[in-house]
Amino acid sequence: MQSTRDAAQAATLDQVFHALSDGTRRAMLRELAAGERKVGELAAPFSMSLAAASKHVRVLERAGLLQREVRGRVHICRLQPARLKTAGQWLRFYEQFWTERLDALEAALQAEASPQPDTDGPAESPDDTAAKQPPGKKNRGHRH
Amino acid sequence: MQSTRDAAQAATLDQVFHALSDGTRRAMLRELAAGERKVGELAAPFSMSLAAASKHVRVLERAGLLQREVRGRVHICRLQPARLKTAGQWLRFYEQFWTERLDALEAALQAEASPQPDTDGPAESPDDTAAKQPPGKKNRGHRH
DNA sequence: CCATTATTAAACCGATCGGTTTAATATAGC
DNA sequence: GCTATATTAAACCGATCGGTTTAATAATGG
Repeated sequence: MQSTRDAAQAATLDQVFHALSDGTRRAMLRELAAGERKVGELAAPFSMSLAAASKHVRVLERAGLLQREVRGRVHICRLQPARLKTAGQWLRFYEQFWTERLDALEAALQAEASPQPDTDGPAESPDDTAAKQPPGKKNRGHRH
Repeated sequence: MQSTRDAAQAATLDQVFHALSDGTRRAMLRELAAGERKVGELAAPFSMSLAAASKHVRVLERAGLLQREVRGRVHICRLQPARLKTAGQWLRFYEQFWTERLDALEAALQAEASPQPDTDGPAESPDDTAAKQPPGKKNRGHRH
C-alpha cells in the first residue's frame, strides 16, 4: 500500500516546510549549523521568553530537523539532515522541471516568432530576482 | 544597510515555505508543472469549495510561486520559478553544510579509532572553527 | 437582455500558531 | 538538604489558517 507512504511523506513535508516558514526557527538552524547547542543557547539571541524559544525547538524536533539529547539537566540539540534532504529533493525536482519547461517554452516562442535570429537583445540584466514580465518575453539566459 | 534586504528575504522565505507547507498547494504546483491551468482546473481535483481552492491559489500567488494572467473571465496560472529557486538555494546551502559537517565528524571519529592522536575532539569541543556563515548571520530582531 | 460561467469578496467558524505568564520538574553543586 | 539552573507544562490570548456559505463581480454567448 503506497498511499500510506505517500500520506506519510506528505505529512512530513507539511511539518518540515512549516518548520522552515518561521524566521526564528531558520535562525536556530543556522546557529546549529555551526555545531551542537543547548536549548538555552539557541534561545539566547531572541527577545522572547525561554518557553517560547523552547516551543520553536520542539517544532524543529517534531519536524525531524534536529535531534535532542538530554544530558543531565541540559538538552543538547544537533542538526539532523535527513528531513532537510527530503524537502530539498522535493524542491529540486520541481525547480529543475520548471526550468526545463520554461526553457522549452522560450525556445518554442523564439522559433515561432523569429523568421530570423534576432540574436538576443539587451538581456544582460545582472539580477534576475523576481523577474516580472509578460509571458514569453525573454530575459533570462540561464542554461544547465 | 543591507538589513532591509535581509528582512525582505526573510519575509519571502516565510511566505514561500508557508505556501509549500500545505499538501493541497503542493499538489497544485505539481499540476502546474505540467502546464498552465485555469483556477477552476486547479480546483477540480479537490473535494473542497471553489472559494477555498481560490484562496490556496492566492497564497501561492502572494508567495510569488505562480503568476496569474486574467484573460477574459478566466484566470490563467503559470509557475514562476524564481521564488522556488530562492527557497532551493536556502535549503541547498544548509544541506551541503550539514553534510560537510557530518562528513567531518565521521572522519574525526575514524581518526580517533586509528592510532593517530585526536586531531579534533569528536563531541565535547565547542568547535566554532571555520564556521562559514550563510546569507546574513548578524541578524536578529525579527518581524512582529 | 438574460442566463450561464469563472472567479473573487465577505462574513463566519473551529483549529492552530506564536507569544505570554505562572508553575512544575529534574539535575547540579555547595 | 537546599538552592540555583535548565527546561518543559499548562493555561491563556490575539492573530492567522483552512474551510464553509452566501453574495458580488465580470465576461461569454444565445
